[in-house]
Amino acid sequence: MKVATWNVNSLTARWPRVSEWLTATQTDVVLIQETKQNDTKFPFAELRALGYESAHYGQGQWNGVAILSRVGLEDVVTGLGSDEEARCIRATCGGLRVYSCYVPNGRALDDPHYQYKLGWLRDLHSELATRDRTQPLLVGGDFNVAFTDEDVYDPSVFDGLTHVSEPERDALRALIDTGLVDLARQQQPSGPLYTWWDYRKGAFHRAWGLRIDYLFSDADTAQRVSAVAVDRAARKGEKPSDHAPLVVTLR
DNA sequence: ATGTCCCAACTTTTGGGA
Repeated sequence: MKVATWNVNSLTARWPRVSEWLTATQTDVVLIQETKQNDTKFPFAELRALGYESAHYGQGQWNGVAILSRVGLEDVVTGLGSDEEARCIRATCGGLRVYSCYVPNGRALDDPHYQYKLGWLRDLHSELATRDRTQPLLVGGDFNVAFTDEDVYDPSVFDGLTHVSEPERDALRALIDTGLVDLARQQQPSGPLYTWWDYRKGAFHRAWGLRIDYLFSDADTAQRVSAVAVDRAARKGEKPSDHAPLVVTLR
């Protein structure tokens, strides 16, 4: 079974790329962020024609998260704590409890949005810390945090900026410390595993990236992983998202 | 030129967000 997380930066703008990618890769479960749609615009019927059930938590212009599945999709839950934005959706697919998360950007260390981001990560921690440990779990999404300096192409560029601050990294560490495994790093302990490159300045071709998209699982599920890959081809070509899909293969 | 893209709107350009 293949599971991917992908921030598509508008499913409306990205539908040609997303539909082509689904057909080409036959990924079983896809965790999507930033649909930037409401439910009336979400392509439920088109996805069904491609063989996918889907659940969407949309907000219109901003945010929006979804789960696509070819292996069943049940027990959908949306939202997180008292958050009013569409940033979290979970469902059970093929025996796995899967999460699609779009963590707030934070904008700047002195911006109220940064405190919103840290609070959001605390709320996610609360939910994961009290989870049903008998259920296989896979938490994915755009976390907008680069966990270590190895996840940043040039740490000096990000000095004093969000995505690399200690409170953000501590929040990600706390999530992992509930008993989760960072699957990309399990497969590749060192070296770049970037998932996002700025549209500006030719960042992708200069390898100026960040690792800010993650797939986390419980320890037993992590033992089932046979491969993890960043699909960099999806970041190339016509009208790509600024994020590449992160894909895990489970035995 | 912050070497870009996406969205909404008092839309044919600007401002906000990432």
